[in-house]
Amino acid sequence: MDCGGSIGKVNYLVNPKAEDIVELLASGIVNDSILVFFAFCRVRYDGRAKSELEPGDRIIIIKPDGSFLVHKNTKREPVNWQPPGSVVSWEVHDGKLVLKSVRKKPREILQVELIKVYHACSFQCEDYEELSLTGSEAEMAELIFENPSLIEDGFKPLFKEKQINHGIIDILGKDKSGRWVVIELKRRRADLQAVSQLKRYVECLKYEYGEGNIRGILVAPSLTSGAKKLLEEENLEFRELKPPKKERLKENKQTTLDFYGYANNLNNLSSFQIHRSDRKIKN
Amino acid sequence: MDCGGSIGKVNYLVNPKAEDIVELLASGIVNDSILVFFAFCRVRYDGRAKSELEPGDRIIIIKPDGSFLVHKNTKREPVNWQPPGSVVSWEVHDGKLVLKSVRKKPREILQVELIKVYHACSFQCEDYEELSLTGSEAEMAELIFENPSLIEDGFKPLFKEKQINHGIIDILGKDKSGRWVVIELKRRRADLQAVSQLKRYVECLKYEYGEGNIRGILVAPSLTSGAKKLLEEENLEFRELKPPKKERLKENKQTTLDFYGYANNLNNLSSFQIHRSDRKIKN
DNA sequence: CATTTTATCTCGACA
DNA sequence: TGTCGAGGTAAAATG
Repeated sequence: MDCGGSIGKVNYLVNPKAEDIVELLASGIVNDSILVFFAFCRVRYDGRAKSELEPGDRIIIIKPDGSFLVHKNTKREPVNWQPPGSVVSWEVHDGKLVLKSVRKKPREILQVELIKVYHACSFQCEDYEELSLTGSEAEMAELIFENPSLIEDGFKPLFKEKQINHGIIDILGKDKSGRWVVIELKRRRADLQAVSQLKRYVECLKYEYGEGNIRGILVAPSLTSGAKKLLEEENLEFRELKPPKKERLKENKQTTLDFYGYANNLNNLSSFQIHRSDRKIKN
Repeated sequence: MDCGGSIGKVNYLVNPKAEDIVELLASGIVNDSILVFFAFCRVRYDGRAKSELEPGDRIIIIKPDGSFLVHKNTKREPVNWQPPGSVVSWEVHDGKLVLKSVRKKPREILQVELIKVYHACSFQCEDYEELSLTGSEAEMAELIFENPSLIEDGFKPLFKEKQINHGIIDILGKDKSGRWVVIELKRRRADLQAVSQLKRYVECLKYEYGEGNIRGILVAPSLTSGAKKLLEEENLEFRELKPPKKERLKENKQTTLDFYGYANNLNNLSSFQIHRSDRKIKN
C-alpha cells in the first residue's frame, strides 16, 4: 500500500492490498460508515434478472443501511446495485477481494471482484436532516380544495384520495347541477396512461351511480396528443393547471470561463464554470 | 489543508480549503474525471419541483457526462441529483464554495453549499465495458415465438410489437379457430395498469374487427389480486410465464462471523461477513 | 427532436 | 408483510 490516513470522519487508503481493504471494510461496517471504493473491477448480478459487467474502473458505495451501488463514469443510475436491507460480505481468493451483497426477498446476489483498488474510503456520515419537497400532486389537490373555481364555477370538492374498486380517485366532487365529478391530477404533461386511469375510475362510478351522472376531468399542465385524442373519444374533460410552488431560487448571473481564463484569474474571481473537454464518452 | 496526493488515477485532498478544492474541481473537469466530495453541506433544488435539505454529511459525485449526485447515508436513491447533460459551475462566497449544476430543458438548478469538505477525490475513470442483461420482456416474446404452445395449443404468433392506435401490442396472433389474440407481456407480477393496457388494446381491435373476434391474454409470472379481478370482469385471460434467464450464478457457502470472531481469525480465513451495529439509522 | 414505454425501477403508504 | 400507486422517476426505443 502507498499510504493512508485517518483524520476525523474519513479514513482512506491509497493503492491498498486486500488485507488493508478488509480492515477498512470491517471497521467501517461496525461503526456504520459509508464505504467508497475507486476500483478496477468485474461485476456479476443474479436475481430478478441476471447481468455481467466485464472489468473497468468504477466507484463502489456501500451504505450502512445495506444499499450497495456500483457507478460507471456516466449516467445518474448505478450500473449495478442492491437496495437497502441487503447484507454485505466478502471473500479473498489468492489476494483478490470479492465483495458480495445479498438481498433476501426476492433473492438477489451482487458480486464485485476487486481486481485493483486505487483508493478506498470509509466515511462516518452523520446526517439528521430530511428533504423537504414542494410542488407535488398533493399540493395541486390542496390548491383545488382551497379554490374550487379553478375547475369550474360551482364545483364542490368532497373527497380527497377516495379509494374505489380499481384504484384511488385524486378528487371526487359534485358540479353545480349535482353530477359526480372525478378529477385525476397530473403534475406534468398527462399521457395515455393518465386518461386510461381516469376512464377506469369514471367507468367504475358509472357502474355504481348510472351512466349519465358522472363526469371525468383530467387536470394537468398539458396533454400529450395521444392523450387528447383518447380523452375526446371518451367524452372526458381537461383543465389546465400547473402545480404550485412557493418561490423560485434566485439564480445569480456568473462568469463563464475556459480553463486558461480560469487559471489566470483564480485569485481575482469568485465564480466559475469550466467546460468538459469535447472527447466523446461512450460508456 | 492537512494533506493530499496524486498517485495514478486518483487525486485526493484531506480537509482542503476552498482554493484547493477549486483546483481539483477545475483540473478534474478538464480531464473528464469523476469528482467525489465527502462533505458537510446544504442542498437546494428548483425545477420540476423544489426542495431544500439542511446541513448534514453527504457524498457528492460529479461525473464527466454532467450527472450530479448527492447521497445521504441511506437509500439507493440520491437525495438530490441532476441528470446527464447538466453543466456544473461554482462560486466562492467568503471562503465557502457553492457547487451549481444547471439542466437546460426542463430548466432545473441544483446548488450545494459546501460548509466543510472532509475529503475530495478526482478519479480518472476508464471503462469500456457495457452491461449485458438477460431476463427481459423482449426475451419472453422470443420464447413465445419459438414455442407458441406456451400460450396454448394451436396458437400462431404473427406480429411482434405491433403498433395500433393507442399503443403497441407486444404480440398479436391467431388462435386455432382463427380469432385474433392480443398478448400483453409483463416480466414481473402484473398489476391493474397492465390489465388496463391490455383492455385498451383489445377495445381498439374490437372496434376494427368486431366484438366477438378478439381475445386478450396477459402473460406474466403472476397477477396482483386487483389485476385478477379486473381481468375476470373484462373477460380477459391469463397465462403464467416467467422471463427466461440463461443460467444462475452459483453461490458459495460461507462462514458468518461477528467482528471479534473476524478479528481473531483474520489470518486464517478467506471469507467473511460482519454485521452492522444495531444502532438505529433514521435519515 | 418530442413522445411513449420500460425498469433488477425505488419508495412510501396502507391493508 | 404484501400490495398498490407515485416519481424532480431515468433511460431506452420509437416516430
